[in-house]
Amino acid sequence: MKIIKDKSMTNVKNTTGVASRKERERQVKKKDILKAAREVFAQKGLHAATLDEIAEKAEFAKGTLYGYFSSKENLFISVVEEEMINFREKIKDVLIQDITPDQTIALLVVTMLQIFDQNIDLLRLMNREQLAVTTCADGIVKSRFRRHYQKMVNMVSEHIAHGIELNQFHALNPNQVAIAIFSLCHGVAINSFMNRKKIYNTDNITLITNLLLDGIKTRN
Amino acid sequence: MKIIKDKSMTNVKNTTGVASRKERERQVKKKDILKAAREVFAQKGLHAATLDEIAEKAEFAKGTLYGYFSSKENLFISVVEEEMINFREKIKDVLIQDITPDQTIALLVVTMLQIFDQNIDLLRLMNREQLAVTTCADGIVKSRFRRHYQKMVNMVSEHIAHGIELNQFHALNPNQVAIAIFSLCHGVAINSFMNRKKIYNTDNITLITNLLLDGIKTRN
Amino acid sequence: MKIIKDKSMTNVKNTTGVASRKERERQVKKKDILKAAREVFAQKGLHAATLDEIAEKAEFAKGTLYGYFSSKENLFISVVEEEMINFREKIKDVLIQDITPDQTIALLVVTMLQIFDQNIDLLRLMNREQLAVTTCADGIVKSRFRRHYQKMVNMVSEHIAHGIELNQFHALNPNQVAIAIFSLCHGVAINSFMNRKKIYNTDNITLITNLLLDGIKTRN
Amino acid sequence: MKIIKDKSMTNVKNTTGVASRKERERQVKKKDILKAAREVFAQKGLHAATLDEIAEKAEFAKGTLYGYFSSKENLFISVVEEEMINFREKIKDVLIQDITPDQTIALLVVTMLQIFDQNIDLLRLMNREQLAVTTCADGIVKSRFRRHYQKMVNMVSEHIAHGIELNQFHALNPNQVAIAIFSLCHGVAINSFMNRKKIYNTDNITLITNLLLDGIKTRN
DNA sequence: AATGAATGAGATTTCATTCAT
DNA sequence: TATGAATGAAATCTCATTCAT
Repeated sequence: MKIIKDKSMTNVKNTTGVASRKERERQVKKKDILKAAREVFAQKGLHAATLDEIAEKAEFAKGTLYGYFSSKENLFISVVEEEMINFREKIKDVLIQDITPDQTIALLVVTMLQIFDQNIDLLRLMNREQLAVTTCADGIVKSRFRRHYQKMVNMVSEHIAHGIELNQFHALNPNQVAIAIFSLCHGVAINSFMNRKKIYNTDNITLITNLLLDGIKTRN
Repeated sequence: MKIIKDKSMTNVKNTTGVASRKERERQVKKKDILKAAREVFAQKGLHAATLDEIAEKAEFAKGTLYGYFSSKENLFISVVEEEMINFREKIKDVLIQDITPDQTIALLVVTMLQIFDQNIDLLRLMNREQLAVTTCADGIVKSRFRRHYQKMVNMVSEHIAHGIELNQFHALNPNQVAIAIFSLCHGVAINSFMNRKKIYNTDNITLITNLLLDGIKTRN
Repeated sequence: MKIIKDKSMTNVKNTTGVASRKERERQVKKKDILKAAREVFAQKGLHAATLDEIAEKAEFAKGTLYGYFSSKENLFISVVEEEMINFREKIKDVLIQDITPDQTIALLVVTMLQIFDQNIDLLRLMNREQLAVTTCADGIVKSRFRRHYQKMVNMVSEHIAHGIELNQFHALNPNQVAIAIFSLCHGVAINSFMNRKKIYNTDNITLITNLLLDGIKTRN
Repeated sequence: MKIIKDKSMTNVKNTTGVASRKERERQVKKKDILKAAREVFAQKGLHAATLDEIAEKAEFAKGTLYGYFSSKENLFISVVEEEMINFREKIKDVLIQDITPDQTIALLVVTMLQIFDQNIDLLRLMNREQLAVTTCADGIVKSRFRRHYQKMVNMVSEHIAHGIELNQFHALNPNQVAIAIFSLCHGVAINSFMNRKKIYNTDNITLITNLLLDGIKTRN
């Protein structure tokens, strides 16, 4: 595997500590490529996507991509990892807020639907490639992705546990509950997308929140 | 696209209305190919799977597959459709039983986890290729798959609606609730699979059922 | 690395023990490809040769070559190894004859020049790729080629040693003398080839033989 | 083919006839590039070598090479020609000495083995690319290289002829004898190299010298 | 003069599909 | 019907060369 020197690690920064113009331009171009790649991978999946299409969308020659990413698979991994990190950051922003556990849940649902709404590629990538990554890539990559996912689940899981401690939530397995939250948001989002409806709408939010908090069964 | 004559529709049946030996043999072979294809598609996805591998697994020569399916894509579609029909049949079996609405929900959850446990390929196909089908294939195919899925959701949806009428369920959108049930089972199953744990286990069943019926919030 | 099943190892032979017609045809085609490859590799070398050119010369589609050889490098190795084996066989034929040591030397020289004359590709391959093979290919291949070469040298070396025992040859290092014989024939052949002269001619034979046996220095 | 102006031919020399500092620096850099190129070409051959590797080894950017050589092929030719000229110079130094013909032969052998020992790249280049040059390059280049080689052979050849006149050497074809000397030294050197032994050692020198002068056959 | 990012032609390799047997 | 060799289009990737800075 060819090694792409990460130019930002070398002395391209000038004495003021600010990245040089060249370096900034390089980063912009890298972002452009990642953006194009994300769109194509989201639509076609890892294997059906072609570098031709990505290159055309990024408005670069095919060979140029190899100056930024050492292989198609590497580009793919970069795309997915970037998405996961962004996703996690946004989830984290919710969790650090000082609100009650059930407010947290409600805010989580809102946020996730918002993210999927604004970044439909993420929704599609998560749906299509969740297993692709863990299947095709080498062991190191595999475990890296698992760790990303696990961390995200853990963050939510801790809040659930906290809610249980406060006796505000039932004593369910916190980890499983966290997974349930992700699954619900993801499933509902996919469904809206496939029916060409807006993902981020009051109905979706209300439904998931109510269902999660109170279940479907009435009590007398 | 080459048209494969479906021999069962032509005069291969003898006058007694029973399929001829040849025709029965043909159906057996077709099943074998579909089985091999399902395994490979589930593991590799539509594009990464090769006819070579499928043919080898089916113990036929590659060219032979074309006597049964007009193209790789067609074979893929057949696989997915067969899976969806089987899935729907099993869901239907649950729904025709004469039990209370919340018993129905509980049984649905049990059944889905059981299906995924026994047919891990289905889980993987649904996860990886849900959108692949709707993306790559032509419009007619696309809508056919949507109809399958919609029917399945509708079947469950009706039962939810019935429960609401009986005032046993909250007045949530029945269609959305149905989707939520599928999403929860699917999400939890995927998670167990990725952690190399058994999908069909008491913990999973209890959790999903409790969460669905009662939500996570305690009441005083 | 894809494995090419060697069909001659399977049960394609009929009951009479004779290779089936298909198998024979396959071998003929394989020979055709090897022949085309030899010519192109000899002229261009491993890297400058292209599969396009080889395929065209062999009158097959490019992809077809991969049904016979798993890669360009593998094809190259097959070519070189085949040549080395043929070369060794012919040398062996000389050495098993019951003649005096210096007659053996003379016959060796004649034979080598004849071989190079009839198979100019061999001459060129040995010249260009002697190191290429030992450099680029993996360890196993490397040592296999070394063994071929060493065996050839050893065979001649033994005869030199025998001549020394009989006091017909000076007590020089037999192994080195063998190498000297090869070098002389090869060098002279290369030179004739580059000057567009015939390799196998009386002058070349006489010169090498006389020089080898008697040296260049006169005695009084 | 782009023409690289050879600055030393233009008015960059100052009025004193001494090359300017700039010009001297330029020549130093050119040498550095040639050195790096020689190493890489020797190891990989013309086609497998990359400008990237050469540039890195020379510690210049890839594009900079084009300020000194108009193309990869041109750089290669410069490398080989430089080597041939150096080689010829050293051979010439031997031949101008006032010693007996057989002393000359002995010294030639010593010198050649020494050269190969000190410049393993030359040995490898001669072995791998002897024909490459005459094959790939245009006619003019081809004949230039032939002329180099022929001159070298001729120089030695004349001395052999002189030895024959003096009745110190057998009346063999002097030209062919010269070729034989080169071949023997080259062949033995290659063999030592491939066996990871030192090229310049007493055994090699003694063997070649003895064999060349006296042949392998004993006399009574 | 020096740089190295960008280019795009061209290389190897894969694989769905065809077709003669 | 079954076969699997042959095909060739299309994919990934490399790298000599150019060119704006």
